[in-house]
Amino acid sequence: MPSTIIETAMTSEEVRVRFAPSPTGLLHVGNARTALYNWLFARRMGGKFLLRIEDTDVERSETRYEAQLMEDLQWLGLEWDEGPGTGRAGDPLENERGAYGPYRQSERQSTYAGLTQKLLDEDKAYRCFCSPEDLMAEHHLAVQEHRPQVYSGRCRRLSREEVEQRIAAGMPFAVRLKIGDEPLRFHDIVRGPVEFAPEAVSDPILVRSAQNGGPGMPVYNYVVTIDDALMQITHVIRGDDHISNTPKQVAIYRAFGWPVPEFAHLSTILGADRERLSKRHGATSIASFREMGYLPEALVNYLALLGWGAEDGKTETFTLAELVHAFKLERVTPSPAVFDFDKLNWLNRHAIKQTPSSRIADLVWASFGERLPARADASEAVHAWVARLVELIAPSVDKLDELAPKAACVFGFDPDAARALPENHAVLAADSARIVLAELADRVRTNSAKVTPELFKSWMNEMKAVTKVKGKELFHPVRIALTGVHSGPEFDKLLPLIEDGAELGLGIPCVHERVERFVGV
RNA sequence: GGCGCUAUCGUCUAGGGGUUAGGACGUGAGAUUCUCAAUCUUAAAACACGGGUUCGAUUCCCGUUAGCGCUACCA
Repeated sequence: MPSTIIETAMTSEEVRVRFAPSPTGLLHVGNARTALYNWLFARRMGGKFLLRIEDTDVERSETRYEAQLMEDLQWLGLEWDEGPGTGRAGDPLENERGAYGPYRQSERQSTYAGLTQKLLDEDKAYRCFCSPEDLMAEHHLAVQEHRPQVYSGRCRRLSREEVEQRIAAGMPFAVRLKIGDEPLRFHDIVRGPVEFAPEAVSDPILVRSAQNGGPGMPVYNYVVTIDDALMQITHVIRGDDHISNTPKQVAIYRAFGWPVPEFAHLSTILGADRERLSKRHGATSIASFREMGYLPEALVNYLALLGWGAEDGKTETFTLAELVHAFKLERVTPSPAVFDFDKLNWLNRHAIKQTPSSRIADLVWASFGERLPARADASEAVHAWVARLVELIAPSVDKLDELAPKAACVFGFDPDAARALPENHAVLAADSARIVLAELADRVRTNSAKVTPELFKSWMNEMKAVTKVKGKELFHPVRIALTGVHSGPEFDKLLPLIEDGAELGLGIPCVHERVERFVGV
C-alpha cells in the first residue's frame, strides 16, 4: 500500500499543485482561470503543476473531452509536469509521467478499498445501514425544526453484535466517517482562517452502499482527499464552490493522520447579470474563444486580472512570463468578478499589436478566401504580402475573426455588390461622385503606369482642382470604386498593397482594372 | 430553512483609522484623418445600510440587506 509514500508526504518543501477537471464538457473560462492560477503559483514557487483527470462519472465523462481539455491547456501555454499526456506519445502506459500515478481517477479505484478497510479497522469509520427513506425522513424533520439537516449518527451507536448481524443478513451499508468534537479548521490563502462546527458537518459518507453485492463506490470528497494526499499536493487551489466540502476533507486528512494542505478558494466568475457565468451567457469555452479570434496571451492576461491585481495597482498588460514573476496568491481577491468582454477585447487588441503580423497571418490565412493558395503551398512573396496586409488591418481590430471582412477591401472586389450596398447609394448618387469617377476613369485610361501613392496623390489633387470637389465628396466615391466600401485603411498603404497583390498572380484586380470595371470605361 | 463565502466608480481593481480615495476597461468631450476604426488629450463616475470602538471611520467589530455557494449514498 502507499503507506511508504504517505510517510514521506510533506517532508520536501517542494510546492505541488494540481488541476483536476472532469472531462464532461469543454474547458470553460472559470476552470481555465483555476488552472492558470495553479500553474502560475507552481511556476513562481518553482514547484510542480499536475493534471489529474476526474473521470469517475462514467455516464458523463468522454475521452474526446479529455483530449480537448489537454489541447486547450496547451493552447493557453499551461504545460503540466505530471499527468496524462506528458509521457511518450502513442504508448498508453508511457502516456503519463510522474511518480504518483495513475493520474486518471478511473484507474485508481484499487487504491481506495484498502484505505477504507484501515479506517474501519481503526474504528475511525463505521457502517451505516440506514435506508434512503430513513435518511429522507431525518432530513425533512430537520428542515421543519429549522435545524441543520445532518445525519443523526444512529448507526454509529450500533453494537458490534448488531453490526455483525446486519452484515450476515446481507443488509446493504454505506461507510461513514466519524466526526469528532473538534472544530474543523483550515487556512485559506485568499480568505484567511475558516472554521466549521463539527455538528454542521456530521458523519459524511465515504463509500456508497453496494447495489448488488459488489463493493460500493467511494464518494467524491473521499477520493479527492486521498488523491491529493497521495500525490502530495501542498496547496489546493480551486473554485470557492468547494469551501463547504473542505471541512469534510479536513476530517478525512485527520482520520488518516495526513498533513492538511493549504487551501486557496477562488471566487466565482459571474456574467453581466451577476449570475454564475454559464453557457447561457454565450460562448464561454476556451475552444470558442479561440474560434472567435482571441489570442491565448490576451485570454491569459485577462483571466489573471479577473480576481488579481498587480502590486503597483496600475500595470494591466502582462505576458505569461511577466505573470509568473508578478503573481502572488495572497493578492487574489475573494469577491466574485463579472466577466467583461470589453476589457478582454482591449487586451486582445493589445496582444494583436504585440504579435508579429506573420504569425497573425498564419492564424487567419484560411479565412481570407479562395484567392489565396493553401498556406503551405504559398510562395514566400505571397506570405510576405499577406503579412503586409495583416499589418495594415490588424491594429484596428478587436478579434481575429474581424480580419477577413476587413481584408475584403483587397480580395473582395465586386462592383455590382458595391453598387447594391445601401450605405453606398447616397454617395454614388451625388452629381459630384459621377464627375469625380469620370475624372478618375480618364486618368486610368491615359496612364497605364503602376499606381503609386505619389501618382495617386497627384491624381487626387488634379481632380480636386478640376472638379472643385474635395473632402468626403471626393474621397468616398473613389474609395467605393476601389474597395467597395467608403471606409477603410489609408490609401498610402492600401494602394501599394493592391498593386503588389495584383502582380502575385492570385487574380487580385489592380487599380486600373478596378476603376475600369467599376466605372465601366 | 441550515451552514458558509462575498460587498470601493457601470465593470475589473489599488488603497487603508485622518488621502484631492489611485489605475484600467467602458462612456462623454476634444485633437487627428478622405472615412470607420486605431491613437493622443481630457471629463464625469465609487467606499451598500445601521449600530458600535475611536478625537476621528470608507478602513476595525457586530448586525441588516443583497448576491453567490454548499446543503446527495453528484463531481
